[in-house]
Amino acid sequence: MRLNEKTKALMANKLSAAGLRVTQARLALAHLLFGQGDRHVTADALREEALAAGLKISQATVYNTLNQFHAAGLLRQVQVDQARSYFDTNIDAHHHFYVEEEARLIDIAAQEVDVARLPDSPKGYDVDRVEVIIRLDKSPKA
Amino acid sequence: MRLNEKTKALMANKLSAAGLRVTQARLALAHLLFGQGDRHVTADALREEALAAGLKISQATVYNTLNQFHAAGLLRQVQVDQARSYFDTNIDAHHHFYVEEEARLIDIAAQEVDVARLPDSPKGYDVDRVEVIIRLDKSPKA
DNA sequence: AATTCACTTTAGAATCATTCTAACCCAATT
DNA sequence: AATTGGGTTAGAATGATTCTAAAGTGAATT
Repeated sequence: MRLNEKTKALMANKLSAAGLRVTQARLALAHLLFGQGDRHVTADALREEALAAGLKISQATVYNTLNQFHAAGLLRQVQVDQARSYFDTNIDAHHHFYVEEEARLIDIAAQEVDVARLPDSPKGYDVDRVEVIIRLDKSPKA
Repeated sequence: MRLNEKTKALMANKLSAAGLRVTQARLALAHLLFGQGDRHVTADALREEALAAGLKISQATVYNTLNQFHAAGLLRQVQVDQARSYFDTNIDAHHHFYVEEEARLIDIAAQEVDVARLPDSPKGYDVDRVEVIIRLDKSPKA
């Protein structure tokens, strides 16, 4: 994969802004993650994609990088399945459909859901984030 | 641990009603799970508790039993942490606070949350369940 | 351009929750 | 009390993720 210069500069910017050193691996993964629209990836899927694109990158680096991007606020981690973690390139407040049968996440824009009333948090705790997950099943064939 | 006869009969009933054969292991775990109020347990925590109560029960059986109870609709599985699954003895519609720092789940009664508007499901899919998870942080010390 | 130093990347081992296997056990039925 | 089919078990296997410690690389400095 050849990163075009414009995208590369954008990604380098993004990394620096997040306080991460600009390295080959991070640039390449950032390109895969952020070069297209919003995405939901698992570590393994990203690894496959990187290899398919001709990158030489280890599994450990994929994990490290995803964790660093997450810690830096560039990614959000979504926990809907006991088996694996998803990383979401959309870090704005929003929600998800999840189709378990297909291990597939679908974004729901924040304004599509109206959570009108929330309980008070227990004393001594503050709300970090409100997540709405709508679990879907395939409709039975008519 | 000695199960009193009344509780034992209740649990045996519950198991039969769910279509599960009444066995020693299931009775004992059902007693731990359902003999007190609503609970959130991990497989490992339940194992510890069983051993502490003097039960001789294998890890495999704890996992099998939790999965069977879940499949039978006696338990709900809650996925909020990448590391482990929680099983919730409260199977009515309700929501959760989650304190990641303490790996602790707290129930929120369904009527405490008002989800006023939901998006349409994608074509071909039906809503199975709507989960609201409120992630909490400890308040900073004043 | 070479040096340095701290941060990165890596292969492979280690960890940890969970599931599987195949043998043994027990609850229900005859 | 024998049969049978599920239940339970120890231990191995699996699979995602993390760790280790060694080798590489980016940024700053000479």
